[in-house]
Amino acid sequence: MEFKEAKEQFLQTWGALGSQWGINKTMAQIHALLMISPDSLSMEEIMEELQISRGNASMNLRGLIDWGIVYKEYKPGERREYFKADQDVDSLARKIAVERSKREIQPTLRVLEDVRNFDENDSNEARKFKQKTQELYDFVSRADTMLEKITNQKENWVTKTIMKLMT
Amino acid sequence: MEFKEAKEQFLQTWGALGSQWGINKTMAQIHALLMISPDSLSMEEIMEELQISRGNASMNLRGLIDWGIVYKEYKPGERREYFKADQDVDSLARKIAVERSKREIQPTLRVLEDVRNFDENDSNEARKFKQKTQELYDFVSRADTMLEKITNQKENWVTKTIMKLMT
DNA sequence: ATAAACTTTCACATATTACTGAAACTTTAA
DNA sequence: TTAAAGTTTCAGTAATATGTGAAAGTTTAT
Repeated sequence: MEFKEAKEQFLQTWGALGSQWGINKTMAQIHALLMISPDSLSMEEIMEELQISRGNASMNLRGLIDWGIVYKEYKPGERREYFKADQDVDSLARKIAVERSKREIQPTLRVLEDVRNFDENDSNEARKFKQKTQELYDFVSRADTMLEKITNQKENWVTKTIMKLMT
Repeated sequence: MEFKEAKEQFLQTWGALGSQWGINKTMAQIHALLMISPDSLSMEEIMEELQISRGNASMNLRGLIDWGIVYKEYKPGERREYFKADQDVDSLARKIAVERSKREIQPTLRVLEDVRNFDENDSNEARKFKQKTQELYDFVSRADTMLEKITNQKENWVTKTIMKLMT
């Protein structure tokens, strides 16, 4: 396999993976591209490499910056902005975990809490509903706590956690 | 809030959550519906409750059965098939984790492995690429191992894992 | 073997989501 | 303060993913 081809496949695969996880394809691809680039890239270069429009590049770069996993970089003497991905895979994963908790787990917990306070109604159906939503609430909050514990380890969190689990 | 309304909101939220995690909305909703139903439901009942077509119901039920989180149930004297969700939240989460590893993590690892064997080419770019894909490979396989360790605990895995992490 | 009762499939329709490109906006240097 | 260089926004379009419904397929009881 040629280098160019390998790179192409990597970008493709990473994009597809993103889709499966609710991250849009282009955003995942831009991130992948920045991750494997030795130097930071300008928006022009990103557009060129991935064959995407300015608007698309701009939106998705902003998204990545919001996630805290891509930074702007200003080169001295240059007006243009350059973009650079967080280089540390552990820190990347940690940031994603924290953000997803904030954006998805917390709101879900809020709904689960809400939904249990319906006007009492002693049907079988209502009782089962109350029970299951309670169980889900408990599970999700325990999972969230676990994620927090894992990610609070400053670095190499996956490895460290495996170590702890080895006991 | 009325019970009916609470139920409605729960089904909606669970569906939306599914989308964010790459599970289609209807599939997530059917699962949610079955989870909170005291009795197993026929396809007719599911169609009625969620206002979906026969084809859609059939496809998504099959999907859920493939994931191993919904079962068919045959009632004596009845020809119709009934569907029932796995009632244990821990086991549900465990099955999902195992399936996602099989369906997504393993294939990703294979690609990452492949992609590193490009014809040698000693550019800066190629070296960086090799390094990053290696790092990703290591990370993903460590994460997968962790998931495996967590899920191999037969039950209450989230709680047990938190306990271990408490040290 | 047949037909009633039910389930699955699949070509087409719909809905959702992502992308484009041009106009509007912002920043910087002179 | 202007204009060059760049970035963002957004209405319209394209691509993708989901859903429909009728026809084909299955199963079961007789």
